[in-house]
Amino acid sequence: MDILTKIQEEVAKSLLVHYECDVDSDTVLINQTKADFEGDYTVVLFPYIKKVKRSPDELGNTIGTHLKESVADISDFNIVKGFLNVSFSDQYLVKQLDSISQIENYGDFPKRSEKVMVEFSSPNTNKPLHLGHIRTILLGWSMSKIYEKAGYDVFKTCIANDRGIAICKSMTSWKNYGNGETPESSGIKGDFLVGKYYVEFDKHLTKEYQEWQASESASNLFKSKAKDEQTEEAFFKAYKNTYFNEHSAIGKQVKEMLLKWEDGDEETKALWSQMNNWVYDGHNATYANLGVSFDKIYYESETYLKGKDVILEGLKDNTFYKEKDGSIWVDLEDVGLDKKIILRSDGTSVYLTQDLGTADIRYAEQAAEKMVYVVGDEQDYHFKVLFEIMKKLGRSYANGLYHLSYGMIDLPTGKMKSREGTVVDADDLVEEVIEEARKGAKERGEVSQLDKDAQDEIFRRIGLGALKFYILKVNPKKRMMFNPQESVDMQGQTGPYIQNAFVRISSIFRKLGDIPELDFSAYALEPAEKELVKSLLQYPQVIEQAANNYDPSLVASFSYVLAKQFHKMYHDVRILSAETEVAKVFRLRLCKTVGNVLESSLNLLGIEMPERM
RNA sequence: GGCCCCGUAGCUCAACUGGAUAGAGCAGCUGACUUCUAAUCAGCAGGUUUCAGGUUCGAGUCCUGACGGGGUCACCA
Repeated sequence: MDILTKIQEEVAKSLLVHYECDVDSDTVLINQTKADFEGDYTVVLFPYIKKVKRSPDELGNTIGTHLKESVADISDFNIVKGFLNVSFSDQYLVKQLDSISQIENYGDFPKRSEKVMVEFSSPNTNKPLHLGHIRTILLGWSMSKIYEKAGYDVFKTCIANDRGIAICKSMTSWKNYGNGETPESSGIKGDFLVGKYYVEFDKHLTKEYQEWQASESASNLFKSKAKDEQTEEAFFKAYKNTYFNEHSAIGKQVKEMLLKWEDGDEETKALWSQMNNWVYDGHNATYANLGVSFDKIYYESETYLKGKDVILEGLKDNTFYKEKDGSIWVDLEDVGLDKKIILRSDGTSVYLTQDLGTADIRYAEQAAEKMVYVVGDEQDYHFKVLFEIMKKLGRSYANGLYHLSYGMIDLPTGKMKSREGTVVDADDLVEEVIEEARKGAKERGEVSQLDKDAQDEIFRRIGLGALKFYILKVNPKKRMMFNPQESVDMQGQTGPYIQNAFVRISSIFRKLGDIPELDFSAYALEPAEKELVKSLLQYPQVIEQAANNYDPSLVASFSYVLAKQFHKMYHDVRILSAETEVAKVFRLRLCKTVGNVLESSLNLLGIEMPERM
């Protein structure tokens, strides 16, 4: 049994024996002792003071004495204002280190039967991936790693939003102005090429729209439809969508393209598939650069029709209802939401329709009890609605659905807007952080003897380590500020700071080789060593918490604290030239374990360790 | 306007889910490399946790209200 549970039980027992006060041992609150106080763990006594009508000191003494007698590994206790601090003996901590240092993959949980599906990235197929995608990709990847470590069977997935009006804009634009340009002919990466024509489309549309605004019919429209005090500019800005749908010539081309696609027109399908493949090649290169992959990619074009079957099913049992115009709706007012359309009057799918169908397909294929959607918080309402519908339909997996909602990324210059050209491309960013790592390493000169490939691999790991840690250290739910300069920082609370701790450890073992055999069970710990051992013991808890709270930032904080404590110890004590042989052997074993746990915990964030830097 | 989220040091973030004197990093100022890698360590300075009430032995954390920021309210995805 783990020692904290043991303490809880003994506290409860002590209260019962000495004061006839019956307390559930699970409710006994134990925290880590604050750094300024003596002790390792703290029992909070306040809840019992009133019940037993004793002073905090008397109560603390009784329980403390009981703990010291009944738990062999507790060496001492003290009481400060209602807090009972207990200390572990050195022998206990040394023994614990000895045992975890011998576990092959320390932190691994026993295999569970449950399967978890994690969906992330899920881009549109009409442009390159950008900084916003990087957050979902890193979060999704990290959650997958954390679940695996926690013993779950994990299935990583992505849904490619490969159909609809957006890709048709790129297609129309390419057909009109592209002159047959391809990634091969132009040397432009596929996703950027398709993105280029998407932007090109918007330029032409804007130009056409501006010319139209000068026409008589447009000014008549403004006079008759504009609200009081609305400026011409504001009015036409709001009207752009309607213009696209009702007046635009190239808008008409796009809509015809979409209809042809839906009719299965061969030429259109061929173009569609060609341009999508360009994008997939581009996206796959970006995923590979980031070191992530998926078990299966679902394509919206293949699943969107399936949603209609679900609609029919719900219509039959009156979960949904039909309006006079033929559109189909769901009423969620009983759970505090609104009425929501789920199938258009012309019988075609909306966004929700697809997600209903996709969820069913995926459950039928994978039977995952948990399904985590890593999607931005602007879609909070959408997912509330989706999950409620699944419950109403009586889906067995409905309660396992979870929206891991993450906040938007802001830049120091404001919000990212593709139209205003303030988007940060994922590829550019990755290249930049690696370049920054290269510069830093060149100055230090530690890796200059290595061959070029080995050096490049180190720069890649350091650069990506900086970027990934910078993003994952923030609680996912929070909106975050992305400062390009800070994202490539390599000092302080950063990925490279943690990698550096690992590199120092690797360096020791390059010089030494294997750890000599020696019994260190009676070793007396230095303060810095004690802190490290206590942190190491927490690792499994951190994994469990990160999994339960959907929060990789907990792992990031843990890694940082562990690295910080290691750097402190490295500074305070000598390792290879320790005072005694016992101290040396103990410290080596400690370093080895710290190195393993640092590597393992950064792996949960998708960060790799360099051997040198 | 309705609903949802957020507000902590100059800046970027923590705070074990209601516990002790709110902690880190960056930026600023000091100091430490002939030593296992200084991408490091030690120190100084920086706070009325947006504001006003309330609940509690105890509130950054829970409740009410105000102020400020963001999101969302499409037969777009």
